[in-house]
Amino acid sequence: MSNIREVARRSGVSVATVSRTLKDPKVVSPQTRARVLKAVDEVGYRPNLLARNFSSGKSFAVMVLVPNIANPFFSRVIRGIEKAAQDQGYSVLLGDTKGQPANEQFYAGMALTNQADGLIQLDSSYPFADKDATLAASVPMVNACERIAEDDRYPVVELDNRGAAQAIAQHLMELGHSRIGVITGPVASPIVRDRLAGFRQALEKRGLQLDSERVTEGEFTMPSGQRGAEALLSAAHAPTAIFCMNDEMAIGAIHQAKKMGLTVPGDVSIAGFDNIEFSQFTDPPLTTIDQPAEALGRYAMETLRLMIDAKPLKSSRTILPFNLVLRESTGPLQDV
Amino acid sequence: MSNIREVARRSGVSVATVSRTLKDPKVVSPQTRARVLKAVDEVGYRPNLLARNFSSGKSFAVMVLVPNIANPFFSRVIRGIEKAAQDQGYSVLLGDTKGQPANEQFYAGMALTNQADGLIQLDSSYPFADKDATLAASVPMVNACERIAEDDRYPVVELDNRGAAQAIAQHLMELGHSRIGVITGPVASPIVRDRLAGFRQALEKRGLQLDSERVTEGEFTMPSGQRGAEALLSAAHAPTAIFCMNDEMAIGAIHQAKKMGLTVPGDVSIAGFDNIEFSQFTDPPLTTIDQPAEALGRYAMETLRLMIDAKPLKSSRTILPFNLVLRESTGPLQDV
DNA sequence: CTGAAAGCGCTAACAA
DNA sequence: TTGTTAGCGCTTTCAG
Repeated sequence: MSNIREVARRSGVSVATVSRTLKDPKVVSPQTRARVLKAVDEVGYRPNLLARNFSSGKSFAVMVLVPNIANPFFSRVIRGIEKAAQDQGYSVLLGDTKGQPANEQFYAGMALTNQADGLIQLDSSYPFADKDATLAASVPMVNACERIAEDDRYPVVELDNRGAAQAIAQHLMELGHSRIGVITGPVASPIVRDRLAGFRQALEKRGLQLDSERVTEGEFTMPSGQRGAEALLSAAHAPTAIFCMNDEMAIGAIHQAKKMGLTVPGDVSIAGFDNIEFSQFTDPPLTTIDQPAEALGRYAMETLRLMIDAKPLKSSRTILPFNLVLRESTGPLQDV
Repeated sequence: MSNIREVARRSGVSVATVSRTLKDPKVVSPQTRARVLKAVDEVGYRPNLLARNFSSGKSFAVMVLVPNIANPFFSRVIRGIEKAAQDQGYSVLLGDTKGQPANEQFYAGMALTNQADGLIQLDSSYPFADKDATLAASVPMVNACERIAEDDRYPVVELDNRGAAQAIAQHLMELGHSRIGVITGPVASPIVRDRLAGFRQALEKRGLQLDSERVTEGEFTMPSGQRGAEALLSAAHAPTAIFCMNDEMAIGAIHQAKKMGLTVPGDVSIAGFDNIEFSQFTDPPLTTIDQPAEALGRYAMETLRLMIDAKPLKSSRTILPFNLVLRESTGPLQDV
């Protein structure tokens, strides 16, 4: 592995000049530049970025904490993060936490040892260990898709979750439904509460109540959606429509409804959230909320970059718009 | 940010002793150790791993090149990589290449600037730019799930693809099918050729031919599976069973079959490959090949680690077993 | 426009 | 067991 000294020797200049040629070519004379570049070429020199980063005191890497990398929605967010990171000369370290504090603390801790310049947290928990809280205070972090519960120190990039849930509720009511069930995500999550609040509000605006017996908690997974649907649909006065707070749970719910001999949307309408690619291929295709996942990731990275560079943020909260996607999993209330 | 010097000063020892206390506590006396640890605690010292890595000449990071992070199969492989990496004190850099050479070259190039100590390539292409080939020769790399076409310089961790395709073929033949179609992945991929060869071999062993008109190329995506099925099923003498080389294409194929008014598996049996979680929730649930995805990732990381440490490999090829998962998307040939 | 030299924080060889 | 010191490869300040 060749180093800057070798290039310097070979081109008869100092290491400083080689460094300058590579970082800021226009400050060296054309002749020198040519000589240096020739030498670079001859020895196949690549700067050791480990040294450069060390020297600059930055890693030029960001750590992304993702609760579940197998969720295709997060994949899209990560894509957006990566694209923006690449544009800005940053690399992306992946931390699949499975929602477990131990993993979060491990990966978040990497920012305390200069392995990452900042964090993007896609979950709703404060990722640092309590004992690290003091040190962590100076670590740039942004929350994307989620919000850290009861902690407004960090900027947030999120969807208009409340509005999206309202849109779903309105859509279902317009179809004539009034007995509506909800399969939520973990209720500890602020966005779950946002969605629930928006949904409830929309119902109440039309004089309907969201019966608490028709609200069941899921885990954003297909099996939990299946279990939730089973609970809701086997009750007396079962709902004629179910709003699932992500597509995976909706897929589980459709599966369960069919298993119970019900038709979708004939007997029960089912709506999801996220618009993952699979939602187009379910039977029936899923009515859902499209989230601008890549944009969420991109804004998160751009915001984080500003924080890393200690530049002022335009706003500590970026709210992106949703889009209601109507497909065939929701339909008019059937006469009984 | 405190540094090792500050801790040294505070505890009245040299920086070397602080360093030793942290890396190899048993070589310092208990009293000294206690003093040092106390100081570490007081100033909230965390070693700057950027400096440590630089000093050691290694980044302790590996770059994972993944063609499509939205594919849940790869998510599981990445999980396995990450787990193993964490165990070994490595971090994981993510490079979502979308199968594009420019992206591969960009991310692979990070190993040439010491940002990664090695590469795990999940696609079938040689990821470096031609001009980097010489330098790249010394970069540790392992191929997982795929093989780099016509390049046996790198160790491989893969499935018994040939055997798996044979198992699918046998299963379909046992159900009475003889007009069998295949939706492949990109034919440039060696594993696609393996699967095709295995499949063909199994048919021929029973005196059946794999009609080339019943083989169509997909891209491992749901839309391409849908297109493939449309082509196969609208032909005269349409196949009564279709083997799709991944689950996503199978999901697209089921979608298309239903769209054409066909029942699955009544009119056409459809089998997938990978056993992604969604394959349990399709209607009907998918017969498929279970790949030990996490294990593939883990072995890849462990192999890469050996290469990074310049230790001998037990074998340049690790082949993991598959498991045929029978569900309801395949069924007996119906009388016509 | 270019060079000399200090220094980033840590490790490790060598001495004591 | 501990301290001194020389780097690791690069950037950057300060002179020239």
